[in-house]
Amino acid sequence: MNDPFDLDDFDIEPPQQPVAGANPPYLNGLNDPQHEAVMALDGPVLVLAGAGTGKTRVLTTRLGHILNTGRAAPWNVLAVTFTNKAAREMQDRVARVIGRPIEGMWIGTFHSVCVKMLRRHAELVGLQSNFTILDTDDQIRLLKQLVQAEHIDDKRWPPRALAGLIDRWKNKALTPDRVPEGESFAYANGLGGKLYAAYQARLKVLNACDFGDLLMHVITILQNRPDVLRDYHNQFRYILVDEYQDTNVAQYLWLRLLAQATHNICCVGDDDQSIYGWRGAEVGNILRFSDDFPGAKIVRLEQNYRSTGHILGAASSLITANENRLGKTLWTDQGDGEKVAAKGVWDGPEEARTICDEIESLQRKDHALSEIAILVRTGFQMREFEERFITLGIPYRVIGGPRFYERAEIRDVMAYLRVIAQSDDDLAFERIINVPKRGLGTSTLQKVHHIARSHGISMTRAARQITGLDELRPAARKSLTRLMDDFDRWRGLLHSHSHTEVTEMLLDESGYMDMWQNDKSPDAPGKLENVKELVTALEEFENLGGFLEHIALVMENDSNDSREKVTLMTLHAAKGLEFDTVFLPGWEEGLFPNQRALDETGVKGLEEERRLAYVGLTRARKKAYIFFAGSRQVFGQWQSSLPSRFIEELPGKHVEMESAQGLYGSRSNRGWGGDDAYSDQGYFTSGGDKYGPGWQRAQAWRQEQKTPHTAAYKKPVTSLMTSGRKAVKPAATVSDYAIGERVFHEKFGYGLIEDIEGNKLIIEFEKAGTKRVVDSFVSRP
DNA sequence: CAAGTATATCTTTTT
DNA sequence: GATATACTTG
Repeated sequence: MNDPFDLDDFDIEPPQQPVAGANPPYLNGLNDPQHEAVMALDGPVLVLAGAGTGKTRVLTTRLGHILNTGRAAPWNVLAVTFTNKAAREMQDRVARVIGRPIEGMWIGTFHSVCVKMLRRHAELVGLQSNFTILDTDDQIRLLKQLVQAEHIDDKRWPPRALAGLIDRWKNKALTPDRVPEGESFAYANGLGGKLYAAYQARLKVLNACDFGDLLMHVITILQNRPDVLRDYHNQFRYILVDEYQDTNVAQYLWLRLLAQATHNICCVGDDDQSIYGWRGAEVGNILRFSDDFPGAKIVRLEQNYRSTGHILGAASSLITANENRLGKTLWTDQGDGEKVAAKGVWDGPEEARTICDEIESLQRKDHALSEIAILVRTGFQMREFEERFITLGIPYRVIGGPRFYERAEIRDVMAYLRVIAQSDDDLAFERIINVPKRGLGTSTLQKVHHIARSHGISMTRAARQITGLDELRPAARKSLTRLMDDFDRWRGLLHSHSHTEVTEMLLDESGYMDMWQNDKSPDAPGKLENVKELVTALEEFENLGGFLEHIALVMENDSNDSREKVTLMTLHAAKGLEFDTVFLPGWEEGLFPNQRALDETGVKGLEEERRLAYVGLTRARKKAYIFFAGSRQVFGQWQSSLPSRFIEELPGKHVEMESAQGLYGSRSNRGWGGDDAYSDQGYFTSGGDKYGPGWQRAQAWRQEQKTPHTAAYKKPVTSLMTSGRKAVKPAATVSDYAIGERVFHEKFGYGLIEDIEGNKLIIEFEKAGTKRVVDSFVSRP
């Protein structure tokens, strides 16, 4: 029993730690409110921490102080965050605060803490402790089966929508029996609730959970079992919560249950940075804190240590347009700095060119690339920047892009491992029953399905049964028997061999490796590499279960590649980060604020979009650039657009407005404000008319551009097509590739070199067409 | 049953 | 424009 989390240890007395002097060094340098937030250890505390006000410092110092004063042992502390990254950072920084590593602290995401609890009490909600955690993909596939089983038209009622509905229920901790009457009608004329119940029942058979269950099941347990709850009360003397504005109802209930006994709960958050409402986060939780926890102390952190005065002024002014907020006034003593730049451009590609040109110019002034970020509203905006970066040879990294573990080949291997680890995992079984091809197609699958459903058992069990019956054609029956025997054998090997060895054998014996080795498609070698990388990753884990859990909960995307790179990501992914220079493209009506957010939740959605704009601006330390384009390609279709209403809301005092000549009827370097010349001209008051005067003017402007005259932000075309452009580095390097050589590019795949200009290669790619690429971005296959 | 072709839907996503 | 799914053909 040396597991520090073990129940038997709950009543242990905190060890008598040496208490530091009255003024331990970690308290030095805290400002007054920060100090107050750290020292208020008893009773509920809400820390309203504006962007860049030292929130993490307060949290970690407070944690360190609790441990250092000997008020609690590490395992008496529960600290929850939303991301694994935040949890890791907190762990590291607490250790630094108290100057020694700490072990046994319950620090992690809501989900990982819940998994830990649920594995221990799984049987109380009808699961086994080795249950599988399904991702969204599995969840939807399972729902689809259930929907089809009910003979519901899944075109008219997409399983996705049902998944969304169920998620919303789970976010509110509503088990099927508690779903309010009327809400079932949101799907398939009232079958929503029934399908939800069927889904939960099926999950139990599969010994599986989805993300929402992790919290909901634990809440169920804590509510129904006072003895279990009491044990946790005894254990957790101090509770800390990060990003409280992002908690949903279920998380709130969970916290309230756990904090019931001691009331020692400290929540840190910023209502102005609540940007996950569409995922069930309740800003109400933070707005209502003092009602929920009577006698709560509220501390406001308002001194900003990150940004200059102009950036702060622009962001603060923008956010005041929101009605529902607790209200904070950020200030800085760092001086005004440079004004925020807002620029209008003709179209998306020009936006990318302008921004990348600016980045090159910054680079020439020795600005570190790692201190530059482009923050976009939606993922598809990233592509034009990526293409531009590749063309120019600017190193970049994408955060939150397609994840390693979401690739098909990785999911395949994971599915094999899941079946080995937990044989009732149907979603995994189904994925690989015929990968590689073993002659087990849809008809076989359907028969297995039928048995599984009618007997209420999992598919592996059904498959095992069917091999003993006379249902299948001899070939299929033989193939399935062999597969089932293989599964048993691999599972047995786990007792005698390491999980890495078993995985290698499995991949070999199942024919999975052969499948890719014999595959002639250009990306097959890459896929093989990925699979090998996965096997390497396996070694870092003690056992298969630990690995699978890690994958399910920690969708790791940290490329620890710390080379100098520009960062490209969504605004959502940027929360909590900071950069010297931030580019904010795509501030256009429909895109930002996002039309869907507006349609779905109206004013609430608009306010959330505005908070997103606020988050974006406050990421910048020294300089922020905002861009908006007159037209943009969406879904491969050109669409015109008006500047975002947020642009209009920016105060002229802190923002420098610039626009390409003729575009939006503006000249350059004009001030910008709510009721100045721009609004007078009607360009921003036409309320959704996509073809208003601004647009017409832009059209006219485009015609003009066909003449050789160039506007401020329309670069001469020649600089893009010929060698008119200076390379980033002095073009001393001449490529050692040869014309006609076959090369591989990470994004574009394989291609033949058509021409070489210095270190730039003109490559005819097999899939992606002809591109101009810097040689360091390709490799010999 | 597998391979190829047509189509529809999509881009807000911490776990 | 890309991807996943459905549908057709061999």
